[in-house]
Amino acid sequence: MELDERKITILKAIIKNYMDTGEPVGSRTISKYVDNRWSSATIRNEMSDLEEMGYIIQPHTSAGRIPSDKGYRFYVDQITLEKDSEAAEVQELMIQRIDRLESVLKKLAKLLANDTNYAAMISGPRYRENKLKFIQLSRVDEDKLLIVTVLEGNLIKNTIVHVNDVPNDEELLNMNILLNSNLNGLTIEEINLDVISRMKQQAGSHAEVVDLVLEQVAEVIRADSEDLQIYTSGATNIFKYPELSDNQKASELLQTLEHTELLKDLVDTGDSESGTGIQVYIGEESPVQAMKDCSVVTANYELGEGIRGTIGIIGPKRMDYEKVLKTLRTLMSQLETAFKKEER
Amino acid sequence: MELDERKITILKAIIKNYMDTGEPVGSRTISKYVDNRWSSATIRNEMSDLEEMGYIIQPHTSAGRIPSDKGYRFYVDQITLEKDSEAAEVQELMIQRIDRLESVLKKLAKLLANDTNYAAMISGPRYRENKLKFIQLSRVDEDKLLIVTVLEGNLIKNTIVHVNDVPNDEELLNMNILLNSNLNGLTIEEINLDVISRMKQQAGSHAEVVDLVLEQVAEVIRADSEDLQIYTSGATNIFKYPELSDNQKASELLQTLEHTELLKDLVDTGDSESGTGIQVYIGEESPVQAMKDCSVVTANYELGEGIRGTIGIIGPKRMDYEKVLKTLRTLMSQLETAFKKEER
DNA sequence: GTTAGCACTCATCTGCTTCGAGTGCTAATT
DNA sequence: AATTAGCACTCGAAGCAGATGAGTGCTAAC
Repeated sequence: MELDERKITILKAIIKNYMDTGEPVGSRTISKYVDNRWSSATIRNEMSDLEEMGYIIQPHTSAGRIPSDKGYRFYVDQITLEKDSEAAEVQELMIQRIDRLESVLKKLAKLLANDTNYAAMISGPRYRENKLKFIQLSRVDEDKLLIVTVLEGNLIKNTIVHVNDVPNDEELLNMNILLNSNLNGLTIEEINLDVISRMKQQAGSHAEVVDLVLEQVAEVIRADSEDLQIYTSGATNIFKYPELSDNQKASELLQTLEHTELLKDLVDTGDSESGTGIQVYIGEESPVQAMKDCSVVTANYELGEGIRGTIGIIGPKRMDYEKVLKTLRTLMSQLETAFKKEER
Repeated sequence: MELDERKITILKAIIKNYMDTGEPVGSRTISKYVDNRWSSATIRNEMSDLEEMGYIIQPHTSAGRIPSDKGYRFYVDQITLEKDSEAAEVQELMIQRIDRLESVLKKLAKLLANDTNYAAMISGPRYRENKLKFIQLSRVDEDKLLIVTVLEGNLIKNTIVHVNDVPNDEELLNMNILLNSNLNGLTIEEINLDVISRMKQQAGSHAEVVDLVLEQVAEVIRADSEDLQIYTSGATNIFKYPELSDNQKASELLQTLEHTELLKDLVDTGDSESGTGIQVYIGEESPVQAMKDCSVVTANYELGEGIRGTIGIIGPKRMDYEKVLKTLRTLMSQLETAFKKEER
């Protein structure tokens, strides 16, 4: 059988209606929806066909039809063709000082969730390679050193360590120079025993401090590349959709959203070649089991210097794909331009 | 009427039983629970009295009794008298390097939630006064400066700013000295126009940079004292308690836990004289409206240098107060000793 | 090819009944 | 006088029967 013009119209009408109401939609409703262009009987015949073809489903005999995963898939594929974008309040947010990317991401997630009425998730930036850019030691107390580590992409980490043998100001200056000249531009893998022993030699009396510092720096870089930060927001929006908010499902879904490690399958791990594309997972297509009754739309952002991450929207299958896709597309482009501007 | 020995025994029995089952408890159950020391009829009479006195409630005629807020309150007041403590896995967590207090707090919240099966919240540390301890400027790119600001209590903030007129290394060194000698130990209120103009004068050619830096520092301190960080964990634990997990209540409660700004009434704002005490809010006693069907136990921690915050447990009214109180007490003491050790 | 009409299906709603846990009261017992 | 046994009573929960109605599939007429 072929998906002719009329079948498409009807299919779209079913999906749109179901999106609004969340209730199975019947033939008469559709008939009215298309201004009685066809009678309910005709619609019924077509619906029968559409069901046979797998685009729609009857939850039970004598109920209306709801779109199947395949039906949604068709719908999404359709609207993915059209493109357009418009400015949003995001712009304003981005203008705010980007001091800590983290807090911006949290705010973005909140904004997204608010805007769409679905749940939003954002993964913190991942780096392809963690290169050291800059290290700075300072004394903050009589017996404590502050280590500031700046990684490629201006990711800053601080550590405070306690040392017994405190260098004086001049020694500190020398150590800073030593550290930076030896380590700049190296990845963690490149800091091997060779480099370390060479540095220790040059450090002279304060070899112990150098050791401590290196250990901390290694720790910082490792910690950063290990724990993937994922922020979620608007999780409770799912209560707005009855088909998701029965106790069993809501509990499962919220639990998944709370334990962000379960979401890692959704985010761009940096291995794939997916680029800045947008993915739509409908129902069972989702890599996360708990979301088999939802749809998930994810977009990967990339901000230069190999910094990349993922933004995602989690909602009911009947989510407003058109709006979500548009929002994500806009967001992506604004995020990228705003960041470029900041980078200058 | 007087709360005699027997009434107390029965009241405790009712509360204990209700804690286990979550179901209203009847007279026969209690009779069996006390090894038939009294018959169900006697219990019924006593229960009737207890109800009249307001300690227990009948959800509907011919149902068993459940404790009222007043009943719980009595129970909590009782066990608050007994004290003891024991080591826990917390110790192990604390041994981990406390590099960023933030991440430790998050982990603690998770641990607490896991351990108790209730929802946990932890407020990030607040400072009575935000005093500047240390400022450091470094060049990280051709046209970008990194400002590291260390506040009293070793709270570290980073900012990266773009400058047109980049100082060279020597100038930077001088500026660092200038900044630190002028600003150390000052609170934000104390950095007035007088101080600023004096510094600008001394800065000479790079007055513009000094201005920029000061602006950023002010921003950092302001931001820190404004947005109170609150972390929650185990919010979905509430699904384990049927009396909280009907759609209406669960939604409301989870929403409150998600929008942490709604929790600020629960945390120690630093104004009160409450010290490190433990508060128990039962039902309507809670300052947060959405938690009128829960109980909330909060404890304030204080880590020296005026750093303080709050840890809280949110669960059903029938929560295991004994365990929760013990856990919180242990945690408090460990947090404080561990931090002191770290401070050295 | 389209549509009107009709018999049929089935989830949902409503009211009714049954069941049983639990109570309060009274009278008997200790 | 305090305790207990016994019994009538209450009321929510669970189960069932019928009514309702939205929606279908099929057939016959247009």
